[in-house]
Amino acid sequence: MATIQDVARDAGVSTATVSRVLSAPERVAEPTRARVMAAVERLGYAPNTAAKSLRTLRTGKILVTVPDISNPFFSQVIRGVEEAASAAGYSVLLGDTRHEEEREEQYAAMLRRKEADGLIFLGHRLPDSLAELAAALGPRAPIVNGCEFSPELGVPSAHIDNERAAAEAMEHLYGLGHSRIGVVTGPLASPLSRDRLTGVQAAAARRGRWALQVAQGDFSIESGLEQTLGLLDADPPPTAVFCFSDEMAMGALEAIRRRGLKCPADVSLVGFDDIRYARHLDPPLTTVSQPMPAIGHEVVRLLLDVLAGRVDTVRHVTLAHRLVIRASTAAPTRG
Amino acid sequence: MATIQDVARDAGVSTATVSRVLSAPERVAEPTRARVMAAVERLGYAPNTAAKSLRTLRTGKILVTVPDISNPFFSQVIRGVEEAASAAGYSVLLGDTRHEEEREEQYAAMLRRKEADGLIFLGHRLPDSLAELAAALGPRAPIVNGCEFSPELGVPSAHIDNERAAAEAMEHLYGLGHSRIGVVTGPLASPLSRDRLTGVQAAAARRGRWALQVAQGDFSIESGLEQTLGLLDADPPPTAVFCFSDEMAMGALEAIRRRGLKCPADVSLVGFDDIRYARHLDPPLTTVSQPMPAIGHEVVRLLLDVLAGRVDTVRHVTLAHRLVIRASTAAPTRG
DNA sequence: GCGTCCGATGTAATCGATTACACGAACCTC
DNA sequence: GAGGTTCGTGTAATCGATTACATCGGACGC
Repeated sequence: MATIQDVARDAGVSTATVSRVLSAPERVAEPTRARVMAAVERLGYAPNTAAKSLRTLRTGKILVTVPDISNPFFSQVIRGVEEAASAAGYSVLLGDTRHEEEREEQYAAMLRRKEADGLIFLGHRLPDSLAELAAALGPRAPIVNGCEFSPELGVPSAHIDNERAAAEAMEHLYGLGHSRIGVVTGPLASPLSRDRLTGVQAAAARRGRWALQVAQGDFSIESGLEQTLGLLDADPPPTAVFCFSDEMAMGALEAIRRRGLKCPADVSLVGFDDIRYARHLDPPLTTVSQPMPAIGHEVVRLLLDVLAGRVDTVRHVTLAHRLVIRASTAAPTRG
Repeated sequence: MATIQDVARDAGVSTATVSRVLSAPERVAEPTRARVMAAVERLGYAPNTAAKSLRTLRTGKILVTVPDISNPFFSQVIRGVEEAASAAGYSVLLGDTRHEEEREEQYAAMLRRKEADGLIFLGHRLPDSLAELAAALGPRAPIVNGCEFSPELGVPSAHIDNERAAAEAMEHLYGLGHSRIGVVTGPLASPLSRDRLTGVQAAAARRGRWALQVAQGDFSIESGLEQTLGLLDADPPPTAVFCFSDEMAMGALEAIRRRGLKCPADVSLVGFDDIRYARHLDPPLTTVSQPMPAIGHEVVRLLLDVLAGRVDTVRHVTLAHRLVIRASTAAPTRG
């Protein structure tokens, strides 16, 4: 690999000039610049990142942590992150925390060690050591949250209005004439689940003549299956089920089939996220569509603003969701 | 952030000693070592990565490129990669190439610039510049391929035996009594698709009394839908369809429903990959199960062996696949 | 008691860039 | 034409680690 010294020698200038040609070309006279560029081309020179970042304290890397990269919801957000980051000249360091606090701390340490310029975390938990950092630096902490809204963390975030989205899903069901509605939430440790539950309860308070049946899942297909089986075994059973993720809704579909019921004839079903499979299920799933790529883009933008010092407050960006009505919801059959 | 100088001062030793305590503790006398460690703790010292990698020419990073991170097959492989890499003390730089050659080259440049110690690429295309590198360095090029087997690339790889796996899927269908079988391949530019097709044709040659109907898809749900519609419209239509990915099989399921047919009563269906949804479809999908996490682990191991100089040949590792028979396949109904 | 060797530690060069500061030339201005 | 700018470029310090080589003191052999 050619170094800046090689280029300088080849072009007959000092290393300072080479450096300037590359980072502040307007400060170099045209003929010199041309000579340097020619040398750069000839030698195939590219600046050594380690040296650069040692000197400048910038790495050009963004660390992104996610509880489970194989979850299609997260992997679509990540895709948006990668896209926006690479467009801005940053590269993405991926951390899969597997929902384990220990691994979250490991990645937090990478940020503290300055192995990345900033951290984007998808999920609800901010490691203690970073919470301190965020408290100390305020709006200038290079930490951004995606998908959740937890103002008490004190870090910027991009997410949808989970409360309203959940309320809309419920309104849709009430509007169709459902009154006995079962809900499968995510873990209530996550604000996102709590927000959605708040929205559900608000809608129920306005419209529901019947108590809600609420079960807690963990966003997995299996938990959707299990919790929905429980809901369907109630007497009387719900005529509609609202799951806080599409994966759980897939499990719910299976539960409905197992009980010998039909969706939507016997039980209507609403999911959340609109992952790529939602529209291809049988029946196609009514669900709350989240703009995953846009969330990814937005968290990157928030982070870049912090890194560029363009901020003085902690910003929370709410992106638009959309209730997508497909064939899994219908009016309840009177019986 | 504390530097090695701070630690040295605090412990009353030279920086050389601090460095040795951290990387070759046996060369330092016990009392000194203890004093240094105490200082390290007290100051919360962690070596600066940039400085370290500038000096040692190692980054501790593995670059992983993937055509589409939001594809659950790849995201599960990535998960395995991340797991194995972080267990070995490496971190993962993620590159989503979106099937675009230009982006592949961009990431290739990162490797050439030594921003990562090695590259793992999932997919079939090795950028030209890296092909040169691989040719020049032979088995010591820090480049590994996952999922595909292309000996002509000259880089190590981990994958299943696609040809045999596909043949087994066909044997399963022939064994059930099917003779008119439709196949939806992936893009034939990828060796993986060609290998599977070879297996399919070999099985057909042994067992098929009827010509195969082969359609080419692109692994997407939509292409599975479209190509299967085409196959079903043939006269006579196939009684079974084999798709080279589970996502295409999801599309195929939809095609079968659209034509008013039942799976498996009218048409049996076999997929490939065994992504997390395969078992939860209606009907649960018979498919060739690939060990995605194991592929991820294995490519990392191959790369680490190269990085450690523990190799003198280009190794190709074949991992075990498994035909998982579920309810989407059954004997054809005579008539 | 002297020379040798070894283990523990320190000194300082080095990796490859960036950038504050210095310098000289050319060009104005009055 | 003396003094002041501006412009283009070079000199050299610096970032924070690693490591070859030097040094020193003590143990050991004869």
